[in-house]
Amino acid sequence: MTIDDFDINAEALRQLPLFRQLDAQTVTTIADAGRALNVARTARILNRGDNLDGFYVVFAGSLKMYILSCDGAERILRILRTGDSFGEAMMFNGFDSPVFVDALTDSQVAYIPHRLVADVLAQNPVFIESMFRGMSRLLLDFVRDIESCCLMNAKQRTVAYLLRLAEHRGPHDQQVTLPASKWVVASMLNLAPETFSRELHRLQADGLIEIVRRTIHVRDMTGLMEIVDGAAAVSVAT
Amino acid sequence: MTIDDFDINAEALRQLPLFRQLDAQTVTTIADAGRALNVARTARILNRGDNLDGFYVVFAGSLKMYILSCDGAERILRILRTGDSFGEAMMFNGFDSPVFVDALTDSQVAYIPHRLVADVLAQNPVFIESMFRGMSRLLLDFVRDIESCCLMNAKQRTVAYLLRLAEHRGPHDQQVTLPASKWVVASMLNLAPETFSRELHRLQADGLIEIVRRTIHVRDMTGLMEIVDGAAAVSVAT
DNA sequence: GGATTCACTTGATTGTGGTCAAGCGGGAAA
DNA sequence: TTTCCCGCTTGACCACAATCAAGTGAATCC
Repeated sequence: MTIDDFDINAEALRQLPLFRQLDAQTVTTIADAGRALNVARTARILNRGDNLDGFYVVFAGSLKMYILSCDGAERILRILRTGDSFGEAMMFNGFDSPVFVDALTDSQVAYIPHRLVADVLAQNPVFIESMFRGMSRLLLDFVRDIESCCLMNAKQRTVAYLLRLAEHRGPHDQQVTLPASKWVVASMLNLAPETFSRELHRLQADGLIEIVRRTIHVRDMTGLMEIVDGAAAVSVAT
Repeated sequence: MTIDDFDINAEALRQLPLFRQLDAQTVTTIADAGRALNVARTARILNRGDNLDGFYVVFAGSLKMYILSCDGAERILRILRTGDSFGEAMMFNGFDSPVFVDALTDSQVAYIPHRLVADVLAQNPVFIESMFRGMSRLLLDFVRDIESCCLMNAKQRTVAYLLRLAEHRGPHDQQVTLPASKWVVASMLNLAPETFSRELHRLQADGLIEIVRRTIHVRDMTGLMEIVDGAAAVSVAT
């Protein structure tokens, strides 16, 4: 659980989507002013209630962003991977973090202070747009999350999740792999692990999928789509 | 349900928080390029699936932002009032709207196109920060929303909502007024109207509150706080 | 190779909150 | 005043998913 910090590698930083459009000079300035951190598996990077005056970018590894109930129940909001960032909202608005962030695997993150961001923003319209796009994406994900946990039942949430994983792959790639343990995935779907397991096996019994450890083979794509089809209305007569 | 559109009043625009820091010249430019709309009660302003190339600002009235399940169940995400804006995320990221927006009362909104925003952003760092603050706030609200509907039960959600209303008022103002019908509030809390009614009356039976139509008199503030206290953990030992 | 552990599965039971249905009461209009 | 209507309340019942608990199976470690 030791955490050591060191200089940011400007070249590595420039590989990340958020910084790709910036010129080398600007990226070097950022790299010099920020700090990179090695975080060990299970270490906490951000606490609920923390106040950030900057934001984090993930260089390597995977992290979980989550909230906790008083009795320790954990609800994972998102899994963060290389190139993802977090903390922008708190940085811009000054409020305390509503979420926790822990490392799921040994990871590397960079911390970039607010003043630096403000300077770069003022001079790089393209960076402004990148930043807005990132936050917009997050907003969309949260709305979908609310949609899924308020409007769908356990079966629909499970299927919707499988389809979302599948859409990142080609339309004919008939297998998807869960990005984390079933326990973690269940938490993202706001399901008890037992319920998630049950739903998957029910889908298997119906011949829609085949489960091989963390890999799910899709046997009947249209069958799956019918289950979530129209779970959220696109438009209605008024 | 007639919708007519007319020029934006630059002075009125400048009264809104988002535009307050801009110089008169810039605001006039925006007002000239954008369009204002009168929308009648129950009229829809934004459909799920719509693609926006700009965003809306509310001048007057109140609107509901919501999602719908296939069987018509409605989940209200937020109530929008004068000064609030919506559609920024879709504008920046280009994706289709995940939400509906309808007028709850006769209202006026202004539509401001993307290209204009991009120009103003590039030249006004202070506007960038305003815009980021607005989206950050929205993000925080959605996280709280997820927290409330995933980590809290019906009673806790009800109490948390009452306390949130109460915190806008002075600490000794012992009464709050629901901002909309109980049906609408229940939808925001992700509760069936019947459940919301039951929870309120249970709190009244316990002597914590007193219900007079849409006004709730708080009789035991600390009692209420105990109910939600620690519903979401702030920090835990690792 | 056997023990241990962890991730997952499966079964039985329960409880919260949703649904259906009927009743109530205040405000508005005739 | 009487009537209607709408927003809300209250009751009875039910279903979905959580919980508790036991069991399985595959990796890992000695």
